[in-house]
Amino acid sequence: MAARTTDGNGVPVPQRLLAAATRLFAERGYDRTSVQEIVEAAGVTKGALYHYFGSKEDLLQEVYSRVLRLQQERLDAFADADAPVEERLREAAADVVVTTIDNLDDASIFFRSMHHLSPEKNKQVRLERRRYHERFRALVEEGQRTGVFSTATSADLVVDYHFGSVHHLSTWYRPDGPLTPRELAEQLADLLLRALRP
Amino acid sequence: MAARTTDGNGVPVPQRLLAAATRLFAERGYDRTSVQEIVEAAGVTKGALYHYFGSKEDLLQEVYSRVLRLQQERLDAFADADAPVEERLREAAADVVVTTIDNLDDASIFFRSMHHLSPEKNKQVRLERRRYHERFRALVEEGQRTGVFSTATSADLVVDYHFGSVHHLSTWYRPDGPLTPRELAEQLADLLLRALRP
Amino acid sequence: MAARTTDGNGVPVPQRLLAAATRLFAERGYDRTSVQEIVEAAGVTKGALYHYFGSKEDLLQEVYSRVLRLQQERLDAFADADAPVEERLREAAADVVVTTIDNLDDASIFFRSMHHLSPEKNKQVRLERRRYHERFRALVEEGQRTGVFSTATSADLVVDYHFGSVHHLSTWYRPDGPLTPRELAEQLADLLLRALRP
Amino acid sequence: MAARTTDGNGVPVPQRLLAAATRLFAERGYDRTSVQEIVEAAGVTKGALYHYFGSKEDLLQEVYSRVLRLQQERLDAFADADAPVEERLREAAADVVVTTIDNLDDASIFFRSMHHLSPEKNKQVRLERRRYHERFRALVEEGQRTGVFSTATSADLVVDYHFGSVHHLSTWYRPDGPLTPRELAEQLADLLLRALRP
DNA sequence: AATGAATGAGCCTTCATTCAT
DNA sequence: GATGAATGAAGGCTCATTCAT
Repeated sequence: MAARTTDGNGVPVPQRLLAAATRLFAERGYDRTSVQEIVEAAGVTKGALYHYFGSKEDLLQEVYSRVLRLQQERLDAFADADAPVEERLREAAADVVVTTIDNLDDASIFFRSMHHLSPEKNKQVRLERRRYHERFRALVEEGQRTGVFSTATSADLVVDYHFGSVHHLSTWYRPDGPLTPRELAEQLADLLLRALRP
Repeated sequence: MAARTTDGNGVPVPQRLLAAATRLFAERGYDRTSVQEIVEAAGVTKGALYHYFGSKEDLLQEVYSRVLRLQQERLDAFADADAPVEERLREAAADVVVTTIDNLDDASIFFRSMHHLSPEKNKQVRLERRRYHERFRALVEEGQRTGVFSTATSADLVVDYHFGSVHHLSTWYRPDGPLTPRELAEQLADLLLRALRP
Repeated sequence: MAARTTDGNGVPVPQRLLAAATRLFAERGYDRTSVQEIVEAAGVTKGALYHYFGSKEDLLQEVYSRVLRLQQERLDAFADADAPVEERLREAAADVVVTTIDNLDDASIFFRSMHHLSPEKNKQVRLERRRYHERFRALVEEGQRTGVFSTATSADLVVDYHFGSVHHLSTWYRPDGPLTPRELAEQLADLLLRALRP
Repeated sequence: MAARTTDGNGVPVPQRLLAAATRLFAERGYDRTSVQEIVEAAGVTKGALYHYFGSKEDLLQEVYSRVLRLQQERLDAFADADAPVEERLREAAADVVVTTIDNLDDASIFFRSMHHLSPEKNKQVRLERRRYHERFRALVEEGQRTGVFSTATSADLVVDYHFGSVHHLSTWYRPDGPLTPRELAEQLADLLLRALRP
């Protein structure tokens, strides 16, 4: 609205800051990114940053909130769909891979910089993550209860196993690899489903 | 031997420094650990640290080298054993879980701080990791070739899937969980083997 | 203008820093002067120094640039004057002595600390010095061409001879000597002119 | 004598240290040369250095003493020769140029690092320099007294003028210049003598 | 809404010197 | 004669944050 909060291309200052911070945090890590670099990349001054964000840490938390919100929404949609549980799980398991690849910056920040948050903020983020984990686990349990999935391994462990791999994508995924993100996602979902065969 | 290189409990200075650094890096991250804190924890002065290590970064690399060496040795032993391939893979897959839990500090440093290494050192570490990955992959491929494992998923992907989970153990493993490290390891190895069933 | 950039006596912070650095560099040498000492002498904090100067070395270069600019301006004025060449050379040769004595600090920094500059900056300073040397040499050559000065010695050598002495003034000049700066300057200019007699 | 004080090429340890220090001090300055670098260049260890020299500063003073001794001896020889005073002065003035060029390292150390000496050592070095200056001045005065040289400029000033140039040789002398050291020396001596013409 | 000068604490590293062996 | 591990003080520099404007 206010003329001064956007630049030529019309993106509001807070978004510009968030985008710059995301890219830089992923590129060189939270501690190695200076506030000065962020404001320069966003084309504003320090005063502006501290006008919109209380601290550098707040910026990090915003990055987290954004990605968590996105993933939770998508998971809820897949889980609530009207389809057999094995299909719903497969779709959800594949989707988290695709969206992780689409937001690889956020993902790498997430798992490398979470310990930089203050205890209380850390706690809040963990809570949100927990909710996400629970929803996914519920799907596995549903399948186990209905006999579609093996009960050899606890649902908790299965979920941690799958997410561990997904979270590590930022380490080993290569855009120039032989598979498209969607193909890769389907293969990983397939691995999960095969492991769950009774 | 030399009196000055050890303290009361007889541990040489370099080892003391390495142990202190490992603990602190895992506890609060590489960038958040000051050289001052390390030397205080080790009970020496800064000069002593720089007498043995060229830089703070060298200390980090030493931590990596040590854990990589250990894991490579163990993997080689399991892979070269005289047993059916599915047993060898199961043992290897379980063992890496147990040793990762035994050295959870090293593991969390590994995947959170590797990007702090200079390009040159990073490259060397990646090379050593690659060698480890290859050895493991060779096991999977052997099983696929001999028809014991499914070929639905490429061996590369299977290995990344398993190690992604293992490397993330430091995020989700809880010593007070319901399973002992060995039990947990067997369950994860089982998940892998089940996914590989033809 | 801004209240914070000056102190009680109204001198802006950058100037205060430059003045303090000049005095200290001359007093104890570049390497023996700590940034801490400079900011204390200027009555500011380290952060302020690094707000205005990129490094301690930049401070040194500023000192050089300032004195070089001053001397070049004066030389140009004398050389362009409307008078016989022997008078113009005499005036220029004497003036550089007087201004060197007036800025003895800068002079001693100049010839003792120039090798502390990075190659890049060193090159730039040498370039500026070269320009100064050339202008002076042109005067000598003009006199040689018109038969006023002897051609027994190359103009280049004559200039180096004179400036060598001038640059060393900080080593042997004593304010309590028998001659005033102006008298000393005239005697040295006279030595030069006498050496140039045909 | 002792077997251990020399290495393969038979140069005693103290000399090796002195040679290494001279080269390094000239190359990068006194403060920027570490004791570690000196002992490495000399092929010995720190303990050895501190066995022969009390401190890093002692090493610097030794460099000074050596060059001063050499120049004083040569000046005395030229001044005491049996020849007209203008010839003796010309020879001495030229010789100091040649020996300065031959020992450019020592010369540049001398005038860039003298202020690094402690007050008492500094005083001693200045005293030796003073003796050298006096001997040279006596030659000029002798010529002035006997009417061979002009008395327009005091002998003191003439000597400072000449030595200023000579000491600055390390700044502007280039081995690949158009003149050999001897030719350059003769030209500079000529400049001095021409300036002294009655 | 935004600026940018200034702070002050902290960081990694260097180094001359000592001393038990 | 000579070693080299260890000290302890200092050095240059960075940076998140504040605040008068």
